[in-house]
Amino acid sequence: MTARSVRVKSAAPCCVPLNDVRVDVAALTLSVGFAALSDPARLRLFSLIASAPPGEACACDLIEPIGKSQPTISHHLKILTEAGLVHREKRGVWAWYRANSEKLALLRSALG
Amino acid sequence: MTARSVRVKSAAPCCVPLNDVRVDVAALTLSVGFAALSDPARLRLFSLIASAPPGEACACDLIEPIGKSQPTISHHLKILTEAGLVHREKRGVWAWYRANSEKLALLRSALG
DNA sequence: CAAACACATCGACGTTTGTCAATATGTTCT
DNA sequence: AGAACATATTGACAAACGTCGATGTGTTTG
Repeated sequence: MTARSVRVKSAAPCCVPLNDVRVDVAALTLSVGFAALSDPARLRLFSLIASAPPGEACACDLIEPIGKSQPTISHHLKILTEAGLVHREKRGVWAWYRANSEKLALLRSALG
Repeated sequence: MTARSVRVKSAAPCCVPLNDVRVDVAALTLSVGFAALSDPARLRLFSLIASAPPGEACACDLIEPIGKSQPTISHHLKILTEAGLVHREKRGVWAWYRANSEKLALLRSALG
């Protein structure tokens, strides 16, 4: 006998079933966002970008503070970008990254 | 020549060096929290626990809505617990889980 | 055009992760 | 004590991940 069946006598479903397809989709979307922040290097990359004085940061300035190889940084920036946490803009030879505050707010609202 | 050296002429370090040990520790701590939420099943587990009517949820009621095996659910609950997102209390045969709002607030504040 | 440069992609690697069946641990009830 | 039960742990395995060296792509400079 489960604890739920102890607390609630009726076994009838209440309102909307929770393991809905939409619930799975929502969970998957959010999980991708959190996964993007689940690596220390990416977290620091995002922090550097979000707190960069002009509101954006050049990829070339993110390699040295993280202390990993250029392909690795590029890989992490791609994950942040595909998760929607960051926006990429190529200007000349340089790639400029800017934090996406809408996505950030979405994740924050999921935490409370 | 990097974009930073274009914008900022001086190469002198400003204030506190960013790749400090403390920064690494902080990033690591936060990343563990986000990693705990980076799996759809764990995200739904946490949602079920946080929104459970009496403020806590029995593990026995979390298996069926997620649709994974009992060892898998137990494994995910352990990860959530070790990340500090959830508190576990064994009462009799049952394990009761409760959301840790302090940890939640900490992660939320890191997002903005 | 050729060299230098910033960045992305590829291929390979060791490590970590999510999952389950089987089993162990500890509790409640008869 | 023994059966039934909820949960945790173990062991195994495939898939995903983080990392780097080598290489490709596109831009600027001489």
